[in-house]
Amino acid sequence: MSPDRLSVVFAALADPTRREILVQLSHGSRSVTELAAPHAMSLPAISKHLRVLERSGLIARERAAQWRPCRLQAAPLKEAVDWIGQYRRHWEERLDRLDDYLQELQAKSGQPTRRKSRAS
Amino acid sequence: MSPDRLSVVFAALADPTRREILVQLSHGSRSVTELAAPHAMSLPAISKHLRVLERSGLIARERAAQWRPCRLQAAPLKEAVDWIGQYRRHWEERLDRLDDYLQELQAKSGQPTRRKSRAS
DNA sequence: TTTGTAATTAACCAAAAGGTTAAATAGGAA
DNA sequence: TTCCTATTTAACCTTTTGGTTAATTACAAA
Repeated sequence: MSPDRLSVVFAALADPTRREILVQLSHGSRSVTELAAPHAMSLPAISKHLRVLERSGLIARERAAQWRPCRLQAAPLKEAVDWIGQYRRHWEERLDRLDDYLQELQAKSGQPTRRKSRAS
Repeated sequence: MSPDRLSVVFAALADPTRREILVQLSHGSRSVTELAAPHAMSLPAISKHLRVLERSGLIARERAAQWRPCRLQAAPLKEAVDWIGQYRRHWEERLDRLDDYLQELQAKSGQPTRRKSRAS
């Protein structure tokens, strides 16, 4: 069921090897062999990781002779960061305290815990 | 092989149902049944999603009578956003242009495409 | 043309993910 | 106690993921 772009991007980021590859690419274009070097796994395994990254839009590949250099495409990272951004206020501003207090009140006020409008 | 925290958080975010649940929780604490209501899937399925979210540290659960209200825990989102943040300059500042140009130069200059220091 | 290097594809495998239904557990209410 | 509601656990199934080795393709250079 064609997963949405955001899911594909987060899934691509959910693997340490792939995140490491992105770090490598943040310093410039690299060939597949160069990317594979630091990782303790076979070339085909890296090739699969690159395909995942490519499908997610996080990298692009050119063709130069027998090499297929990869380069970073950061645009999808902005989408990801924007999505997470909706929660910024939840970890900033130290309203965590207040929040906890309100949750506590709701939790003890009988019914499950409903929407704000019913909280009082 | 105990996956790192960041992988676990990104994996938790890589599912639209779970992201939707986080949106629901951003408006306040909710019971499992309340969270399940908008989703076209069984309660056990939602229960599994909640376990994934809990293990990732993105939600916490209390106990109130027979309900297990969930609430958002945004701290791991900050870690995620901080990691992605290293790439901010790659999508901002319109140095994409310059970047592409440099990549092009490297790609055509014979050898694969090595580190910056060898590019000239 | 032959040889060597870069990278992908094919075939396979085990484990994890995401869903189902049916059964079990926990606690409030009658 | 008995019954009802909330939620989880168990057992199962299918698809996806992440890895392997062996074979294949693509190209440059000798």
